[in-house]
Amino acid sequence: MDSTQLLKGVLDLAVLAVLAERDGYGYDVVRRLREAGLEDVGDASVYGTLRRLFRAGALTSYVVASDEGPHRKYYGLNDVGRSLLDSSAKTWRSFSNIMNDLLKEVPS
Amino acid sequence: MDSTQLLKGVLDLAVLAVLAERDGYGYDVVRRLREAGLEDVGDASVYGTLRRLFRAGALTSYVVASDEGPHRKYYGLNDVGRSLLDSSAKTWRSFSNIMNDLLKEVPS
DNA sequence: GCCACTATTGCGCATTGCGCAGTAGTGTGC
DNA sequence: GCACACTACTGCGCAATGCGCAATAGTGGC
Repeated sequence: MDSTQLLKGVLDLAVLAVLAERDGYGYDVVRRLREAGLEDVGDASVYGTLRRLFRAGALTSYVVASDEGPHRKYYGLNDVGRSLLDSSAKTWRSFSNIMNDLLKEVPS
Repeated sequence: MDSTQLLKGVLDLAVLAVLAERDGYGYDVVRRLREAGLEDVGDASVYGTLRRLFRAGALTSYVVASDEGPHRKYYGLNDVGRSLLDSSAKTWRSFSNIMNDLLKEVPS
């Protein structure tokens, strides 16, 4: 199974969860997701997700100059984003319970 | 969040898990998945998945006449399918752990 | 000056689930 | 006998989304 396909529909949730902890810019979010265990996320996917969530009105955005490179475009959750995170987390949990139940006969 | 997108990449696993329990034909697999909680799976998705898995060599297939309607094309796991199920289940479990960990700060 | 690292954007592709239409067999009610 | 519902499968085209790759650009070390 390709973990790429597993990410579909979950990357939004993962990005929201990371941003809930603390605001972040694209490059940083990629790093934090990889540290969390999603080692194979492509940077383009994350940037795309951030732009999509922003366009959907779930994120705030502000640019900050950096001492160690180009400017950084920070993103943070607003109310829409927080409630999206909550409802998506619910959907995920229920979905993952269904799957784990389906797999209960499959040995680890 | 759309549960449709969550299914991406997981439907294969769900179908394999259902078939591991017992052989089944398309219509039947749809029913069993819906009973398991995946209420929104489209029938076309399941038929497509079965064909894809069969083409990939993970399933056996045999046609059985039926008393209550058209013939039924049964599918069952072969060795390839079983090992695909095992490895996919592993991937899923590790992935779902990562997500649950990311979401540990998000209240239920 | 060249290279590595940081940081973002845009383009086109591949995968895959879905809606919908079509085909077809069986049994029920009128 | 005919419309209808349920069973059962196939094919077509669409939409969403993650990815690879190239391009652009700033900073600092050698």
